[in-house]
Amino acid sequence: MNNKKFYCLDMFPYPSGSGLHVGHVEGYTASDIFSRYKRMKGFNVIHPMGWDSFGLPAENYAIKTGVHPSKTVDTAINNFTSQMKKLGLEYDWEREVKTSSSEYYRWTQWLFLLLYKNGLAYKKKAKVNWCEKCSTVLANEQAETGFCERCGDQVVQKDLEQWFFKISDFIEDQEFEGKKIKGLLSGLDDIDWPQTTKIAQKNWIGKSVGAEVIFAISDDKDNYNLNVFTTRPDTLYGCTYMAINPEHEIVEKFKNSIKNLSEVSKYIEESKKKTDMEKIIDAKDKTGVELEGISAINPLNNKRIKIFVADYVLSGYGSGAIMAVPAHDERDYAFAKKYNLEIIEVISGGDISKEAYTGDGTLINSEIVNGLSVEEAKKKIIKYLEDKKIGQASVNYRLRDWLISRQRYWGAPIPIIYCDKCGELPVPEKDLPVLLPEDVDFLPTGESPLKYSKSFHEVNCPLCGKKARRENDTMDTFVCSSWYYFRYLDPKNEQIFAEKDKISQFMPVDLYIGGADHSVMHLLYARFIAKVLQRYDYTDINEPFKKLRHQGMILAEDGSKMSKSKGSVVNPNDVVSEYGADALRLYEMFMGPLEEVKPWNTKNILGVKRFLEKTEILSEKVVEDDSKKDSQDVILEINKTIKKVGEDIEELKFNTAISQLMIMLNLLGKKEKISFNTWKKFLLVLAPFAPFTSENLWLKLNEKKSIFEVSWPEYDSSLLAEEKVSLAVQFNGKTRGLIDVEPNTEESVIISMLKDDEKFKKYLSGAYKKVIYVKNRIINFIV
RNA sequence: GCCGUGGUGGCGGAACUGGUAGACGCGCUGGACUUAAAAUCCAGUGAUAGCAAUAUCGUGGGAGUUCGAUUCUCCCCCGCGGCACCA
Repeated sequence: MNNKKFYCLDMFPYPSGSGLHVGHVEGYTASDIFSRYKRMKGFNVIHPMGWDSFGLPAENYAIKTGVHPSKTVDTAINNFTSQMKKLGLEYDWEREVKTSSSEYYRWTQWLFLLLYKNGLAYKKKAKVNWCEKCSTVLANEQAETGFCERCGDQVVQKDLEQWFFKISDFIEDQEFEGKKIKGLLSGLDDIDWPQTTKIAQKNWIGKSVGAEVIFAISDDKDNYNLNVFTTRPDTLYGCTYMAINPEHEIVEKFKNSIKNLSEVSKYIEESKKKTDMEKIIDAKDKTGVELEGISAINPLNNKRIKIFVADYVLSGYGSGAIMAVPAHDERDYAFAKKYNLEIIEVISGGDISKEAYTGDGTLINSEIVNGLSVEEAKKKIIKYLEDKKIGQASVNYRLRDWLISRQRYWGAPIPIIYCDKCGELPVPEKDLPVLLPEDVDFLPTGESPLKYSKSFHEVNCPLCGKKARRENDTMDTFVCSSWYYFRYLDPKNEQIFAEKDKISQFMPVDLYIGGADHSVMHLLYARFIAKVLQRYDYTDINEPFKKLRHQGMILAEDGSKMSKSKGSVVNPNDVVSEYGADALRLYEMFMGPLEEVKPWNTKNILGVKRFLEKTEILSEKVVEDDSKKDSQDVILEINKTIKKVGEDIEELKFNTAISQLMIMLNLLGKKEKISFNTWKKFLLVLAPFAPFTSENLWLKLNEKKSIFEVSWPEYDSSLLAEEKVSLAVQFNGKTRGLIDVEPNTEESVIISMLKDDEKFKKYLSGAYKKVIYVKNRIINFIV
């Protein structure tokens, strides 16, 4: 029976105060049509909805107005729910989840502990945006300008202890207790996702293959080995200086030998003040300061090279230091030109007097690899480094571990306790959930409000029983949304986040619909968490979302983004009250392909509105007596419609499905009477799109069951196969007319038909060189 | 800059694995109904020429492959989205 299940999932919304917008409606209508259709096809469909209700907006609103986030969120949820019901969105409401409820976040905390106990959650210092005046951490978007959003003071980068999830452990495939677990990279091959989204994930992970090379750093007294990562070990002979990022430890290590320490320190101080934004702005102009008094040694030729501190070298990537090869790297080239450093060409093929050459070529000026290709040289140099123990093959990733700490109130508390005696301890599972206190002060004091809630903060140590304190950071809301699709399957369970049986009954998600804005973060984190749960045997699921589709953004009428300030936001409520829910559903589906970006056009709603009205009018023509047979064209068209609409739904091509429904209705409109039988079929295929209209008209037929309890109609494929085809008649590739023939007619038959045809006779009077005949499509005479 | 994605009538968009370009809808034009208007119904609607049959051109621009290209290949232009010094 398992093969008949269907898990249809929507990305659950953040319940914002402004209610559903037309973009939500688009995605949700699509999944609603799909799941209604699958149900009619006999699938055991699960189609849940819930609320991603933790997060900054509710907290900021609380700071502004004093209304508690749980109130704001509940009001919004009520509003969302009633809007969804009005739109005829049919959800399994008994499965509803809310991430900010303690029954839910209890398991978010449990998940944290699972990672913690297995060494996948850890604490380390990390840079945060810090405002000294407010003494608080700021989110990136609050620090975008480099100045604090609240007080206008300058934002600095500060190191704070932060919690991380070790997502890096799951990039590649792994074997764990005999179980093979596919990683975040190779797992992408197994899933039916938009290519763009897969590529976005791949790029985000950013795998680079290369080598680590050990450079000796020396001040003539001490030696220190420093690893650098490079993707171009083949260019090692062209390395003419080394650059380290401003936070690199060797500055501290060699501070007594650095002759220009004050100049260096000044540079480091200034670069610390820079926010990410400023660094991007400054990116074109590369700056740096030489560390006078120390140098590095190229391990291949023992050449001494200068060392620079330069903020174009990132601290978080590789070892925070690079071997610079100006001849073959654009950034190093710019830096070398600016500071007049040596540029040695080691790969021929470019013109290094003008620019860095990053292409392929033959190695020159490179002793042991001269004459080799780039590929060969890479291999040989790595081999050489490994033999001499001065380096090795190595892989680096752009993806860092996931920073999940938030110095915020409205999130799931991190279940950790600090005891002066026993140290850092996980909250015992039996003590979960760690409840978020209600009695907090929202006035902006600067730090996490939890810190000032005594009832929350003070706790007894689970080991020694003495007074201890709780962690007062909360978790990133992406943690909450990384596992909700499991909870839907067993939403009330108090023993476990979801029973394994129930998970295997419905997972993986068969169709996941949501915005492309989640292409990277949410989808990557959710895949990671699914793999963690697989590793520790809570599920057998490696990839949670088998098929993913995005709904494209809906733009304002003028083609720009809908914006509140421009007043161009369309409120679905207004559309529903003016045109009805079915019209809105149909219109949004008829606009164009689901995944495409498309402009809103209120006038166009009239088209689908007329279609619905016409449907109601035509219902008057229905005759119960089937002895009055439908004409052949109606029988053919209704069969075509059942086929086409079904196939189009499967491919999420709702726009063309609706167009076929319109063609069908237009044909019925031309007839005196419509048979009961045909009309029922028509209503059935219309039902997923326009549930209200079709159900009404269905019940008018004195049917006792709801239309949604009836099976999707069958079509007669033999009938469709017999339909005459219109063949295009071409001469030298130019279409001169059409001819109706039986399907699969022989070439010779067609030619003799054409010779008798008044219209085509004249073209065939002379000789022709060749005939190209494609059955049921074209016949082309080459003269 | 890199990666991705798209460019088809006045507009939203259709077109199966290369085979009738413009389905369906909006809008527009003419007609019917009406004292009139709205609504509704009927007819027409890519451009140019023609009374018409029909002909020529036409899917961002340019080349190519093919009997045949919106579809495949190469080059270029423009829009949109993501990433942004990742060594």
